[in-house]
Amino acid sequence: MRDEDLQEMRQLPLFDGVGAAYVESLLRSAFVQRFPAHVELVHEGDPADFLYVIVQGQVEIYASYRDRETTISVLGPGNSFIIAAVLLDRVYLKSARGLTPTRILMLPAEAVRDGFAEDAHFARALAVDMALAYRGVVKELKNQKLRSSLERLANWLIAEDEKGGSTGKLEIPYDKKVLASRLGMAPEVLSRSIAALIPYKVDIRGRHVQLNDREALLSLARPVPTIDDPAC
Amino acid sequence: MRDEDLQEMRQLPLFDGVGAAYVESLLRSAFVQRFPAHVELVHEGDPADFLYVIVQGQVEIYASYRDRETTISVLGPGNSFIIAAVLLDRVYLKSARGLTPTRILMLPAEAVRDGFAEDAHFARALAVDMALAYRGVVKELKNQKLRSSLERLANWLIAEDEKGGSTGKLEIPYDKKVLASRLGMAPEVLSRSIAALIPYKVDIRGRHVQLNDREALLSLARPVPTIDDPAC
DNA sequence: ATCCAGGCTTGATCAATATCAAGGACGTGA
DNA sequence: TCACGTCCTTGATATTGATCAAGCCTGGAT
Repeated sequence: MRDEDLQEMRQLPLFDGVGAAYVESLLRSAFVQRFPAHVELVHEGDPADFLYVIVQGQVEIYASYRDRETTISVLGPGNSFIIAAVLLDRVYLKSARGLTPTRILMLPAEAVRDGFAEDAHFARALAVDMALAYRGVVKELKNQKLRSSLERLANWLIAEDEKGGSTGKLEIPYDKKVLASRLGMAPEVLSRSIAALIPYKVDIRGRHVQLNDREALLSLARPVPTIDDPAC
Repeated sequence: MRDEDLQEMRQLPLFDGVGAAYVESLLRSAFVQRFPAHVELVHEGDPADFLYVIVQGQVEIYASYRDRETTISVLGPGNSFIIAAVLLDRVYLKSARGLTPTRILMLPAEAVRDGFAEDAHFARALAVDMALAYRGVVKELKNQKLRSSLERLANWLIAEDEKGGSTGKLEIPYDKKVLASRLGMAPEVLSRSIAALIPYKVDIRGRHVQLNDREALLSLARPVPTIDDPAC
């Protein structure tokens, strides 16, 4: 790994609170890899050889069954994925592909497992990361089982707006069909749901979104912390 | 805690591979509590004061939103719940209630968090438990997003049969309305799905189930390891 | 044995979502 | 600027699942 890469990797949230010397030794067995957009980084069912950490770009985590496919989440820089499979030395449950060109830090699974045993701070960082990811899926499962498509979209818009500082103005960060799959609906249903939000003063053109009546949208979406608050 | 209780608690899978002395010290701050059926053990949104481990009985993990409710899972002896909330010192994302009278080991959250830092073996045991739970939810999310109700029921029957040794004979371990909610459908839909399985030689009377044509059911259900294999 | 309550089933209907098909918008490259 | 391909939208229709309303069955209490 090049020096400037090393410099960058040390900053990753996964290494927060981990001793510099230990991070160094972990990174020695790791490498950074660039991938073009749309290539599959990880395939569901394969043994977990690496822990992946996104340095640059967007990664879609998805799963397939028969001829169907659904996206579980879309991750960005700083996020790691497939922690649980690496820790347990099992098979990946999800696949991953870049939505954009990506730069990815790849940590050999064995080094990660060893690290868990050898360095208590790293173990904690891994566990925290995993716990957050775990809670994320639980929230998503609740989102799926307890809400209609329209409610999911409305809540997604509010959450996305809050990420950007609640300006009422935001950009959908990927294709609408990816968003549809993330939200658990067919692309056609997303189109219609978007149209159904016009009375709530939601204005979506292409990827540009304007929320012109936050109150109205909130009364439809009714977000709750235990599903929607990322800090919860 | 009484001596015979202590004896029993030491056997819990959560303490697998953890030094006896350390288990002892953990248990000193813990206690075992009996609850009658149907009482709420944990309420979604409350701060995570305890890690719960089921000693006896069945516990339903569920979540609510507006006037809706869905069961996330049903746990039995040896299972722990709400690990992630305890580790992160955050709020519970799910509620829990006993479906039967229960005996529950309650470990104060702080002791668990301290334990994570102090004892590497316990840290590992916690992480493994959490990783397994995490993968469980991921599988469940895939189950929900990628399959129809009928497919979910068919796969549940096969999985449940395999748990019991693939005898083709099994008992539904709780009320059908709980099963319906677990599988993500209205009770009426479960009834109709059961009827729809008659051509596949599935015979359900009350809680007794007989699978008389495993091949036929398998061809409908099409289980895959990355959703259905608990060992995966 | 009888009665009752809760849980389950069944029927009828409605709402939500998926699917199929076609057309339209938009950005990119020639 | 034009042509093309991709993505998105719209319409029509089918399917799936939810809801409402009885009625039925069963198991436990009397």
